[in-house]
Parts: sequence; structure tokens; C-alpha cells
Amino acid sequence: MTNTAEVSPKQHKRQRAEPKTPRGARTNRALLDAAAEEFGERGYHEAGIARIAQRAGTAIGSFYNYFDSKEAIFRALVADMSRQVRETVAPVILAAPDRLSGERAGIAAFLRFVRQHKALYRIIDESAFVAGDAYRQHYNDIAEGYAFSLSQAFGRGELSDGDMQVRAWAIMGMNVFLGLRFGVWDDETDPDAVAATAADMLTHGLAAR
Amino acid sequence: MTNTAEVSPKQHKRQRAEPKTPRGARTNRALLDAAAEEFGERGYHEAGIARIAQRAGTAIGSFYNYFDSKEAIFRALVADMSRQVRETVAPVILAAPDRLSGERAGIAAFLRFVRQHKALYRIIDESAFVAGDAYRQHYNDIAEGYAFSLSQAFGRGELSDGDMQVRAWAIMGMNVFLGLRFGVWDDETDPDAVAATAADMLTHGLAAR
DNA sequence: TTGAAACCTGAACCATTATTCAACTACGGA
DNA sequence: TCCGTAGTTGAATAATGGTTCAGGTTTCAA
Repeated sequence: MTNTAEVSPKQHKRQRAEPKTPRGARTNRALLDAAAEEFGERGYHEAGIARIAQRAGTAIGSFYNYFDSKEAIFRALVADMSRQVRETVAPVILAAPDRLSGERAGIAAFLRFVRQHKALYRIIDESAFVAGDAYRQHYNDIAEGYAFSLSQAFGRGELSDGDMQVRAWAIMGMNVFLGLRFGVWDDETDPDAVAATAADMLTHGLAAR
Repeated sequence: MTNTAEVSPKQHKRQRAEPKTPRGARTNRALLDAAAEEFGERGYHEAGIARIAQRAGTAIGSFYNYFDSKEAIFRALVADMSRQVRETVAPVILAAPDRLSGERAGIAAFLRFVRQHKALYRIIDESAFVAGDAYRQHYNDIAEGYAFSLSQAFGRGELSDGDMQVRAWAIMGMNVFLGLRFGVWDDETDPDAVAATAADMLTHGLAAR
């Protein structure tokens, strides 16, 4: 007999095919949305495939028609949300007349985004422990964009000299923690006020002047 | 019987008694150390009680003599490590002649601490999803100390005016992300160089001068 | 020496849940 | 109308691992 087993050399599980019909596309979308809710509300380990399927109004079996595993759909979500954050904040920063006033608008935009997408925020954070490479990818992507835009601003004479890689990570951490404290944990404080304080600190530093 | 055990009123599960003998204290300590290793290496959900007991050189049953559950020992670890971080970094900052030069030393100390205690770093981060209140407690404690020391520096005329709460969270986020990128993910970069860049940014800001 | 409290033991219990599978239905082109 | 492909179904499977328990052993004060 011909040896037909082990056709694809580097895949533990076969790749799911993309949906071929509108019906399939709908189910695929419904599963992703349901997963976003479920993971967002209960966290990765408390979330259940059965519950996701139920939220999506489909059967457990259908889930495995579209995603190879619980981790697979989680990774898909992380990539999707990573894109959403970047596509929301980046244009706001770029639209500003200069880098430092853009930072102010960027932080405010990020805070508002976080308040509207707390589930997404939680999912990305938890990916550090469920899909570490996806987590690193997410922050490396953002830091890369930050460092590039900082270098450009330096070229225009807007910034002092300094290690842009370190600065990018510092700014990113600042934003993430302000987002956690004044976006996720706190709905009261005015985002613009927080952004103003942070941007001023970023522009002029803390030293008495 | 002079020193009666304190009975806390609001407990779902009865409180484990403190070890009464030297032998008990040793086992208790061994379990905590083993748990630090296990949780640090495998993360909360991959970690196993049986494995912790094995590392500690004791039986599963003994574990439940000292901790009510997996979550209970995890919480105990978070509190312990939270204390360790604060007790390591705070004195370094306070020893400096002024707040801003202290910040430089503090960041460098934190980076070195992270490189030596990667397990602890991971545990605290994961507590956000396993014991959310403990996580919030940890960062609120640090932010509180930061805000206080910033206010004092402002009183001495070292700092410009501004919302010290926001500033504290911004600085904290900066440090945490620099710790992640240049402490956990990277052992090469010189901590002092990173600290210098960050402290300069914090002191004078990014604007061209 | 002795008795009781503290401590130890680990197999068994049990609940949970990701994943599989074989049979079914819906759809659309020929 | 027919048929092949895509999509659906959910009970059964299988593996995992936290927790319990019914005794045994060690320690130490009296």
C-alpha cells in the first residue's frame, strides 16, 4: 500500500480551511465575537469552548471546524485586537502637527479606547501567559512604530538626542499603566486631564523650571 | 495557651493554623520556596500541587496542612514578593541626595533585581488574572509610596507642580516595561545605560533644548 | 514514660473540560 | 433532480489534577 500518512511535514494539526461560503463566514465571525466576550469576561482558563459555542449559537463540533483548539482562537483574537489598538491610536498621533502634541492626543485616545474595550485590554495582557510570543509580538510592533516616529521627530529637531528604543518602551509602559489605572480601573477621571499631565511630563520632565 | 490563635470572622474555609513546631515551620518554608519555583517556571495553571509537594520533599497531604488551596499559596507568594520588591528598591531611592537622581539609581536597582528574580516578576504579573485584588494591592502600594515621595520632593522645590498620582502611575509603568524589556527579555543591555536614558527623560523630558 | 497534639502520607475520589467522531442537514451547480 | 461539498451536531471520550480522608508517625511537655 502507498504510504499516505504524515503528508504535511511541519504541522502538528492540520490547518483549518477558510470558510468557503457566506454561511461559513458568518459562523466564523460569530465564534470570534463570542470568544472575545467569553475570554474578556472570564479569562482564558475559566472560559469554555462549550460556552463560546453557545454564545455563538452553534454546536461544539462547529467550533472545531474553524479553530484547531482553544489556544488557536485565543491567538487569533490577540492578533485581531493588537491590530485594532494600533489602527486606533497611530492615526491620532500622526495627525498632530508635531510629535509631542501628538503624544497628548495619543494618550487621550488610548484611554478612551481602553474604556470602550476593556475585554480586549484584558485579553492582550493575559496573552503574556497563554501565548507569550504573540504578546511579545504585540509590544514589539508598537515599540517599533514608536521608535521610528521618535527618530523622525528627532530629525525634525523636535526632540533631544537619546536612545529611542529605551524611550519607546518607557512611553509605552507609561501609557499601558495609565490605561490600566485610569481606563480599566477608573471611569471617572477625565482622560484629557490625565493625558495633559502625562504629555507635559514627557515633554518637559519633572524638574522644577 | 497564653497566645490564643486569632479567629478571623469572615472566612469561607477555615484558616490554616500557623506552624506550632520548628518542623512545621520548616515544611511551611519549603512549600513556599517550592511554590515560587514551580509557579515561576510553569505559570499558575501549569503548576501542580503534586509537583510543589515533590519539590518541597513532602507529601500532597502535607500541603493542605499549610494552605487551603492552590490559590491560597499563590496569594501568599504574591504578598511576599510584593514586599521584596518594595524593600529592595525603596531604600535605594531614599538614599539618594535628591528625588531625581534617586530615580536613576532606583531604575537601575529595579532592573538588576528583575534579572535576578525573573520568577518573582512573572508571578506578580500573573496575579492580575489569578488574584486580581492582590495585583491591585501591589501596584497601589507602590504608587502610593511614589506619589508621597514625589510630593515631598515638590515641597523641597525639586519638582514642578502636577498631578502626583498620575505621575506616580506613569513612572511605575515606565519602570515595569523597562524591566520587562531590558530585565526579563534581555540580559545584555547595561542597566545603568537604560536607567540613565530613562532618568534623563524623566528629569528634562524629550523636547529639544 | 506517656499521651495528646502536631505533623505526615499518598492512593482514591471526583469534577471539570478540551477534543473527537460518525451521522446528519443545507446548499448550489450541472 | 441529483450529487458532492460545506457545514452542523452533541453525546462520548479521555486526560487532567485539585482535594479529601483515614489512618500512620514524630515531637514534646508533663
